[in-house]
Amino acid sequence: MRLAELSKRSGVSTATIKYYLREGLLRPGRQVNATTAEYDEEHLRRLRLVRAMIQVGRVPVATVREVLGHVDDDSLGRTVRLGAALWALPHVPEPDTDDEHLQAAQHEASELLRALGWRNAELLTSISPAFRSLVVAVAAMRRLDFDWDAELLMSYARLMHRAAVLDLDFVETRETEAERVETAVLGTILVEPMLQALHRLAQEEESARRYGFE
Amino acid sequence: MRLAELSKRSGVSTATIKYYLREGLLRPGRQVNATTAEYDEEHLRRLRLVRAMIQVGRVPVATVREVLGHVDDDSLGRTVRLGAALWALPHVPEPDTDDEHLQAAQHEASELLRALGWRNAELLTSISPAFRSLVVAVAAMRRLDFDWDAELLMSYARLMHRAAVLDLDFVETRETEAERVETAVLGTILVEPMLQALHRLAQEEESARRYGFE
DNA sequence: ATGCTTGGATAGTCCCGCTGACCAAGGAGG
DNA sequence: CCTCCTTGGTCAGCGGGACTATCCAAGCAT
Repeated sequence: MRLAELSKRSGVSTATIKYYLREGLLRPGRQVNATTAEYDEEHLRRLRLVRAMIQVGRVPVATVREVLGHVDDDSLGRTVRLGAALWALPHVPEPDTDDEHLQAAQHEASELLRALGWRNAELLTSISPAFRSLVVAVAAMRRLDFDWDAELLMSYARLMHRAAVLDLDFVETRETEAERVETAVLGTILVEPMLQALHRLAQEEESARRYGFE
Repeated sequence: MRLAELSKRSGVSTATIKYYLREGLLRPGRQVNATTAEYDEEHLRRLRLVRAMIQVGRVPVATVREVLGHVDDDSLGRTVRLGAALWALPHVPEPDTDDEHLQAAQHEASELLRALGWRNAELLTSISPAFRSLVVAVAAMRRLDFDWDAELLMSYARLMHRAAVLDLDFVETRETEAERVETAVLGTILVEPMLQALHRLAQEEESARRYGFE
């Protein structure tokens, strides 16, 4: 199929597809002659994937390139590939102030992982972007006098762990290794907005249950 | 306290505070004379709240103004105020194509809510932004051949419902009505990044448990 | 009186995700 | 063969968002 058809079938304008090609998010098509290139189903799928990451997952274009680079790099082992891809995802900006709230949150988060018995507690603590995001979020809450106890935080963590188990169970249903890596990354990127939407719907529901529409 | 001190104690530059004042995210200080304005602890708290929404919650400035407007509007009842604030939060962009995947996802999401016995199933279905976000996410996954069954989606939904119960339980520990509304909104905005961070950490953990660092 | 600080206004900067205008190289119809 | 339309590629520009640097006049401190 040619560019125009790729555009039609994906719902993405040709100008935007050209932009993605330029940015390296899409591999160039098979060059038939100087003015014609041929694209296949694989290109279409990749394009849909890119769109989903950008529009649903709100991942910046540069990050999509990076993540896909890791996913495609079959010189690496599975865990490393997956880890590299996930670590490239956007996270909260580096905190500009290193105040006592931040340090307390750091301590609190480490304690949490330890109490949960998560193995990465020691390994990844200060390097994982996800850990840093957690610390920043907890610090922000503490600054605003959200004085919940450690037990509440742990309950949230256990819920998300169960979600992660569901994620990985689904990944294992995939046939090939390449599919599994792709599913794992996509799973993270697309499951998160889905969980967020479900969370808000659940809040609406639970709020209506408790208080009606008073 | 004057602007310079507000800046120092919050870690936000005076230029940025002036910008927030201009944008109506912060109420002007008490004007002492033509060149001096006085700010209090309430301003500081509000500023921290704004920062948390923008930096941790990634909420656009215009949306922060809107959300805070609803939170402050005590002419409304609690549920309405909260609902209005939550509905103002950013969500996925309106889908440009109305293809069969989208319609199937819409049907699937409605079925899910019905099966869960959530009351808002009929009421809010086609209007709630959260519902639309869910539909868009599910449609994107279907387009990419994520062929999971309805049971998996329901499991995720049940997990998020339990998270929502925790949220609202915490909100009820607050003393005043104003605090409760604020906590509910802030809870949604700050809990979500926290859940996301926990989700990724849990994935790292579970992945390491299953596959080590092969 | 002098010089420094303060709050307020204005215009400019940087990044990001496109998008429109243009261009040379085909291929199709006469 | 010539003309004309389409195709893929290049490049500059746009519009939105979040600041930020500069300027200014009014005060206060010495």
